[in-house]
Amino acid sequence: MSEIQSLARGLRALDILEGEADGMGVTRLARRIDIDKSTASRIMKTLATYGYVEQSSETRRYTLGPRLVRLGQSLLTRTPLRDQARPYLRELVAQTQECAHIAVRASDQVLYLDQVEATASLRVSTGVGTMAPLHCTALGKVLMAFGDNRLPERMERFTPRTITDADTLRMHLEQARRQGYAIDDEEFSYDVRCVAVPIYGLEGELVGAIGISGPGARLTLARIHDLALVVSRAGQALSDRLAWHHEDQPSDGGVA
Amino acid sequence: MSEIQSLARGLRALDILEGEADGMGVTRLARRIDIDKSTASRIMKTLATYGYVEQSSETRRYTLGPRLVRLGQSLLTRTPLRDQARPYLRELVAQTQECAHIAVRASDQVLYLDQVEATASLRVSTGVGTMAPLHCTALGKVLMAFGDNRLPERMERFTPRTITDADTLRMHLEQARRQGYAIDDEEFSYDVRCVAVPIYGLEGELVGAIGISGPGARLTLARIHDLALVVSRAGQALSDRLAWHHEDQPSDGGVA
DNA sequence: TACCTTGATTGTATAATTCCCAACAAACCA
DNA sequence: TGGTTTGTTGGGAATTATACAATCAAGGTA
Repeated sequence: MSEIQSLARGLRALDILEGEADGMGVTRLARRIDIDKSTASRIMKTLATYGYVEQSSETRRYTLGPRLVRLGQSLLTRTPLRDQARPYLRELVAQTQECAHIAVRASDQVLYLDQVEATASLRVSTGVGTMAPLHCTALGKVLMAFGDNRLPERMERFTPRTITDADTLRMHLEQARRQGYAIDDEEFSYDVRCVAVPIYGLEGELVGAIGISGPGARLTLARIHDLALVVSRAGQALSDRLAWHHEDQPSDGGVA
Repeated sequence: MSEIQSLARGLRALDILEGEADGMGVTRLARRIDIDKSTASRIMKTLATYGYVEQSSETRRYTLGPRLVRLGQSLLTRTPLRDQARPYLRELVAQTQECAHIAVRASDQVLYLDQVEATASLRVSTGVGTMAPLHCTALGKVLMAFGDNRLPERMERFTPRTITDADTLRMHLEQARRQGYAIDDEEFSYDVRCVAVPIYGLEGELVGAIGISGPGARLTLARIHDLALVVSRAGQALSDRLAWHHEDQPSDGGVA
């Protein structure tokens, strides 16, 4: 009653299409959503006229359209945080020779806003715009520990070291708050470690996290704790910069 | 009749929200789409339950949701071209010290699928996932000249050198076909030049374009034509690789 | 070639859904 | 505190989307 049926069906169609790289025909789509072929056909046509899907003129199958790239991209790039953070990411890479990223919290995940890759041939690269779990990444732990402290509902296991217990995670967050930074010790990917620190906004509220990540061989636990200082300085500097530039914009920049 | 009203309205809402970084209230949205407040409210609620928008719990305003980032990203990253091309981009950067990109055609624009940045402090960086016009970029010219040769409807001027005349553009495309590569001589951005060549797929059809770009001071016209050979070799090699690997993948695994 | 299967689109009547109007609730501001 | 703006909910009316069936197009097979 409060949900508009035809709109919801269209959105479901998009969701389904996300998983199908080669596209999907109207008939199969209709079966998946459990509606009639004709209805599906009209839904897809509407989505197509707005650029949200594209129909191949030969196979007649529908795939996600470029408009979605634009929308996603605009969401990523328009946050002022991203532009401000770039020089600090570069600086971090120069200082540590490791990959540096910034991220924000998006619903119950970590959303990577930007990244600067290290030059070493062995490096950890997380695509800009990709998402990762909160509970097993350094950036995610920072976003919880220094934010609203709200834990994710499910904590999936990725490696033997992944924390899947809420209480254990809370202890880790507590420790992160004490020491001012969070680490990920091969909890998401084998042989990958990370350190991250919070980024604060105008009024001292958490707006994101900045960190570095690299292969375990180079980024040993000992070195991680040394580098935490470097990363902290970057986070500080960035937070300061954000606080300075606060008179620029009259409205408050709500970060998604 | 063939367009579903409520779905179309929802999509329009997303389009409008794209331009409003700070989000938008239901009332203003309703005015923009020319519908009732209550209708807008229900539309937005539906969009929100599927993650396409988010409602700030304080300001009650709606902003684009993280689901759109996922969708856009999945569209970008799932194309096998991107993964296959990455080593060749790196190689190009190593050989030329300039930024390298690959792109495909998306409706009437160039869509940058991937990019590897140069190490020089002065460099040209085009964000992955961004779009650019066809008529004034080397990648765009390649996509037209070696593809279906369909010109864009409008040709906006960006610099004094931008080609805005269809006949002139057709001549350029003809020349590109003859020499096997296209260039952009400060036609989109001042002081930026590019060279690009086509990438062919399994059956020899055009699937994308690969190229490099850099500041005019380094990338002189003379050097451009020399580097065209290097870029061509990369395009060749990548096309060969795509042809070889055609039996590999029944389906590609999604990225977390 | 002709036949058959699979899949996409269009027409149309029905009825279910969405829409508008209005009232309500809540926050914001002066 | 009272006035103003904004978001959410109810309910009746009717527009709108839906399902069914027919048509159209394509691809495969004998």
